[in-house]
Amino acid sequence: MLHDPPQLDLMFQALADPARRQMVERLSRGPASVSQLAEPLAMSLSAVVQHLAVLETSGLVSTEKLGRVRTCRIEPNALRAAEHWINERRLAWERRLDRLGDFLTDINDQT
Amino acid sequence: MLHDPPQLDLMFQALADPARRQMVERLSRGPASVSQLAEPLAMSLSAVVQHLAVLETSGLVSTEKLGRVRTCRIEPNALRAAEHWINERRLAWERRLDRLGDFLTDINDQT
DNA sequence: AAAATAGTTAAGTGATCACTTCAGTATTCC
DNA sequence: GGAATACTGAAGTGATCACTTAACTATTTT
Repeated sequence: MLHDPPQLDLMFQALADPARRQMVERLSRGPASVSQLAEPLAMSLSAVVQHLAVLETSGLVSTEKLGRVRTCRIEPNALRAAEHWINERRLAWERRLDRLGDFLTDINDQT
Repeated sequence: MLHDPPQLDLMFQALADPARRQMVERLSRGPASVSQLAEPLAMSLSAVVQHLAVLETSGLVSTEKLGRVRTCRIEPNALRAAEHWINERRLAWERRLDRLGDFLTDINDQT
């Protein structure tokens, strides 16, 4: 449990960029082509393709090319992995606070 | 809803580094000093302090100095914000799949 | 077949990253 | 007071990032 998969590095790194988050947000509403992903973003198509590559190697997004159109979709399991890591840490902390609270009420009851 | 706070950039970026995740993991088990955070990491104290600064400006960790010791603790609300963003996107996608499933069974029933 | 569409690939650039070393500054211990 | 402890801050370095432009390929459309 000391080292978690490098996949987590890639996922959090992928989500760190606002353009990439916007792409994920768009894809959470349904599949889209590369140009559709690019449309709201103020950058070249080339840049978008590069962001897409980051999302794809992180596992957050998968794509499939049909004819000249590449269709992108979200990979919910990957999203779940990132969510899970955060959740575990938050819960560990909160459980700790609970135990601490119990302890404090216990020694308070002893007066 | 088009642009989310730059805080999210900072949080995901902070979590993208394995050393920083290890620090968060350590802190999820309880507060720690800078040297305690540094102990399992194969890098200089200076590097750890720099990582700590990243975690602190991201809002994920808060610190307090008493005497010559700086004590660090996790900030669960910040963790919750990152968790929430991911959760929303995953749910949006899954709800979409559900609706799609309903639609497909509907047109299937019409045969 | 020519033109438009959709994406791909490579090279370059300036900015940011993840460190390092080294030289400090407070505290606390002896 | 002097030594050890616990950081702190600045400067430097090589690697990676987020783009850009430009040239190219493959697929439709007309």
